[in-house]
Amino acid sequence: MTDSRPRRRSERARVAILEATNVLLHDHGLENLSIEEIAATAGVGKQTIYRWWPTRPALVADALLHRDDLAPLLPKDTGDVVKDLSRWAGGLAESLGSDRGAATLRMLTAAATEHPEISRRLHERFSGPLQETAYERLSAAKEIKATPAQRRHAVDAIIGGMVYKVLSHQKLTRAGAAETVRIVLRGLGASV
Amino acid sequence: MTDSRPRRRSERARVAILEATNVLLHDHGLENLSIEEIAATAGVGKQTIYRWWPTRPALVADALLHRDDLAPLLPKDTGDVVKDLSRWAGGLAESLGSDRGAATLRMLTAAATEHPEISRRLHERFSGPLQETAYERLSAAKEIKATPAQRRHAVDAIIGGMVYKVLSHQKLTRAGAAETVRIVLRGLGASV
Amino acid sequence: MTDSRPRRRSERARVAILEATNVLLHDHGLENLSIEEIAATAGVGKQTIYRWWPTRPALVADALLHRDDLAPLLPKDTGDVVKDLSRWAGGLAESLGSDRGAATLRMLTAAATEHPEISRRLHERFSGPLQETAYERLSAAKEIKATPAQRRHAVDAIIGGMVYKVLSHQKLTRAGAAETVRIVLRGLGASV
Amino acid sequence: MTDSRPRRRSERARVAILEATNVLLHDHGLENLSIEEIAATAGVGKQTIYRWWPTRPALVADALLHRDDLAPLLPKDTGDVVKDLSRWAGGLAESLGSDRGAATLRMLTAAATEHPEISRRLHERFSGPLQETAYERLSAAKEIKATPAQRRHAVDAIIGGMVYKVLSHQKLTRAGAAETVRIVLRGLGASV
DNA sequence: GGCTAAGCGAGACGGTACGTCCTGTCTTTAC
DNA sequence: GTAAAGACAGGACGTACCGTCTCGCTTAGCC
Repeated sequence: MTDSRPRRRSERARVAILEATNVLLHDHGLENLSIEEIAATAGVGKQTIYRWWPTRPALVADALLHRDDLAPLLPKDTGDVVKDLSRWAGGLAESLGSDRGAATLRMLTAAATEHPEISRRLHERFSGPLQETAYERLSAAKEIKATPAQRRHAVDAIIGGMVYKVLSHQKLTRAGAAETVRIVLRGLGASV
Repeated sequence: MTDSRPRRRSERARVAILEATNVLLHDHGLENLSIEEIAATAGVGKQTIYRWWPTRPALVADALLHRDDLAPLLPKDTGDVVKDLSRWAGGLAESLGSDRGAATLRMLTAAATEHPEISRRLHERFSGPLQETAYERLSAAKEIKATPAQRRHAVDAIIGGMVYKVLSHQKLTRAGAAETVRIVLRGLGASV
Repeated sequence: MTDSRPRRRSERARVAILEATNVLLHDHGLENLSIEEIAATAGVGKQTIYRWWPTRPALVADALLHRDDLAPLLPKDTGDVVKDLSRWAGGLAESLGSDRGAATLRMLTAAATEHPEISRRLHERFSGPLQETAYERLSAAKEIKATPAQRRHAVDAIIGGMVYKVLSHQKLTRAGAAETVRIVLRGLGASV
Repeated sequence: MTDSRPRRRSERARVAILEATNVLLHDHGLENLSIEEIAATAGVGKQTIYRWWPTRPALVADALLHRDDLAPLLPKDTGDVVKDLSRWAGGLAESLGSDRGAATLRMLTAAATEHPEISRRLHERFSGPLQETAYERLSAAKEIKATPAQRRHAVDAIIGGMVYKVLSHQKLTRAGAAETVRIVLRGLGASV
């Protein structure tokens, strides 16, 4: 796979900018993030940032995409769909329920709000795979009789339930997430 | 009932500010909202805004709270909990699924992200009553055997499922919302 | 002699305002003097200041006029005009040459610059009597043959020489002032 | 001769700012001069002003220094010191005695009052050369027997006498200035 | 191996908005 | 009926950043 980035672009500068952005996002939050401080922190001219990223949200999205601690969890397939998805949701809840995870989720949400294109790219990387893997595990469960649309709604209810708790500052626990999974799957006809 | 707002505050200015904020939120979006323009539009000095609202998100929150087109829907009680909540969710989906509703929801979410206190107030006015009324309708359903915690998770899955669809730019339809309600309620033991 | 000030005016407030103005003039200087701080320091409403003084320079002028440490020195008449005016100028130099005196002189000058009417009133109280008393002592000296205009120019050269030294941050000493007096009086025909 | 100003500074902006300042000084006076209006008039960002001038008086001083109609007069040396200095003082009186000259002198004085550093720079450019050239002409006069200190006092009396008349809103005429010069020089031993 | 053009750091520029301070007017309440 | 208190519309302050623009320097990529 070839790199489509223009030649002559300084890899050093690119990485420094993305890392500075992540550091400053964490330190000051999305609202107080300035291009000027990113440039200073990265030891880079402002123009170098403007040369490669059209808008601030685009840079934020790239920076978040550049993080390597946000690899999506994959549900196992042990044959027991309820157990598998409960564990998967539990792991996710633990991650999103932590202070750091919640802050990141809120930031992602706000960044997505700023620009539809950003929203699309973040979805492609984060919520998309999340939905997709859960949907696939669900589809692999023979005992569940449901239309694809119903399975989609079920996945969205599970993920949305967790996201909603984080965004509204409610507690999100491993047990709560597992319980939600049990309710939804039972609703799809699984025996719990 | 006495007014607990500080005495001598100009009601004229207060209302003009909130209305200008709503107009400009609609016209330019949250990102391009400036206090200066609000003041100019409202025919008010900037200081009058800063005197009464500590931060921009606080003003945005108040402005959104001041809107009278966001009255929460109340689920009826016809005896059939599935039908009642499906209708309720359908109405909600219609409201949140519209362009205007979706934009407002994203704005509310972003504003809530900026400051925890704002988040609390918006929750108190919007998501809180939403959750509460759904929870109460659910609790009134004798045929459902579930713990209070399970009912809470169910409500969050339903609302969260809708909110999540809006935030991730998926279609949110009346039918989809009703389907989610059916899945979740069946998961709580309702006969659907 | 009756007081021409309007009846019912609060003497307490009037004095508090003038004294607060002098204190703040001394502490922050003319440039950083604000009506608001004067009102707060004097324990007075702003309106009370605006009711009785039309402009800030007018208040400053009144405040300076209210000071009792600026009584003009009177030259004695011992029969020796050179000695008398030298001593008088020496005393004046000592007063204007001190840090406090120089600061006050600069403030008076700047205040006079702001408004012609203020200038007139300050002149009437400060530089006027200064010129007048010196002029009279000079006129009383029989040995000096000079036209009234020449005497005026002489007085202005003496006072102006001192003021100029202060305004241009040169040293102003008792001896220097006396020397200037000797030069000017000899120029008028006095034997020195 | 190299330019010691920082490199890359825009000469266009610098000149536009100084000229706008002079225009607005003339139109509104020192008291009503705002940085904001200077920036707007000069077609410049406010920051560009604040980048190069620390305070408003510093800018005013530079603007006044930038004027080319304030070149100091040089006294001629025809051999007759009284005539030379009388003419010189007469020219100065005409300049300072005009409405425009008096306004400028008052402005200079007020600006100098605001900040000692400003005072120093204005002195260096205006009163310094004035004093210096007069002092030199005086020193070149062989018929005058006087110490250097006496000559300094004499010069200050002449200049101070004129400045004082302007500041205290007295008439300053060509004839009056010449008369003052005659008095002072006779006081130094010149034959008049 | 030398030439040359792009990319780079630096940072000044014309601007916009910030949040603060103060102006001079006004209204309310207390004495 | 004057005073203290303080909210109000307005406007300037000095700061922080925006996104654009030059300036020299460095360096990669082609002759």
